[in-house]
Amino acid sequence: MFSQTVEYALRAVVYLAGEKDGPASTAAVAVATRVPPAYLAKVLQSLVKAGIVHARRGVGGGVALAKAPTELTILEVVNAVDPIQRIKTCPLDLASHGTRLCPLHKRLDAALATVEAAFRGTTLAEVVAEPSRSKPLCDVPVQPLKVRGPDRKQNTEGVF
Amino acid sequence: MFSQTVEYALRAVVYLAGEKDGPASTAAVAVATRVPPAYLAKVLQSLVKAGIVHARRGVGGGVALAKAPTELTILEVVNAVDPIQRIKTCPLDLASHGTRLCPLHKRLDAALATVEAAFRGTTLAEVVAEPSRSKPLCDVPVQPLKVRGPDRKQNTEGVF
DNA sequence: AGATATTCGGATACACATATCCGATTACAC
DNA sequence: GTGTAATCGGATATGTGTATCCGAATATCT
Repeated sequence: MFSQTVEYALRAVVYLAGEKDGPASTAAVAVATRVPPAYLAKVLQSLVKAGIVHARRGVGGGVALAKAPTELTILEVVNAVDPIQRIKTCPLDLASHGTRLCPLHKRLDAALATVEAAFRGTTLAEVVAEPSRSKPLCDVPVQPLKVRGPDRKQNTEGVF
Repeated sequence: MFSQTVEYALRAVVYLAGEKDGPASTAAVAVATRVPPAYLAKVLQSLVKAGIVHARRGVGGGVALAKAPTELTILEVVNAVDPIQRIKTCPLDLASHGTRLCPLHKRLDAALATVEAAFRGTTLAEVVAEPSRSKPLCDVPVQPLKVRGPDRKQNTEGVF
């Protein structure tokens, strides 16, 4: 239902919301959130373009939230990487009755609307501050995830 | 958000709900719903496997609803072709806190739950009977669909 | 200025959803 | 039985989301 990319983006911003002091490198975020590093870089680029996170290059650089967690909604993050497409016109190519939707698509769009509303009404701050036993990232990296070797490219068979 | 396949499946069952007399051939359904005929056949097969529609081969055969529209919910149709995946465990591989979800995923799953509930609570009969100007299939094939040019890229948005 | 750490952005590979095609199978009509 | 209409099911294309890699650009530190 929600794409993998959305999941990754949300994990990243949740993690960044907890990093108060200075930017975090994408590699650090990747380890903490267990997102494939190379792909996370792409996702973060989308978030940068959307103005949600701010990136700084060079030594000591990294990415950080551009807004306060209290001002950042889940909807903004979702829409930055995989926008929720509301049903505005009839999906059948002939737009015979203008903006009016048939009963079927009216209901589908209503479902989308509830999701959109729920996401719009939830800020990152609420997520990270929620009084719960479980940390927002599902208590992630107690042990630093044993960095796999230099770089095992997975050509299972045959030498290189 | 919802896959193309879901859209096709819903169009098909809505159409079949209006076909009271005898089965309709997949070709007929394809024309009426404007779904690619070859692909619709696959979608219908899924619905057959799920016991939602009944198929009869041979002359005069075709597909028909297996249940009364009053007994068939949108959720059943959706789950037959592209099941709504509720978030039951932490998406991070380490299932450290069993069934308890972190605040983030609790909210995502809550959104899924509302969609699921909305779909479970809507029967096909309600959709086709809705007092509305627009017919459920967005008044489909008054004229037999003037074959658009060479082949238009249809429906630029993946979703509906 | 040079070395280093880091993001940026394009090229590429891979997997899966979407879509098409065709022969096999089944059922009815004659 | 034979012919015909229709689904069934596998093989195959195509497109898009997912994921990887690497060089270029940029900023900091010595």
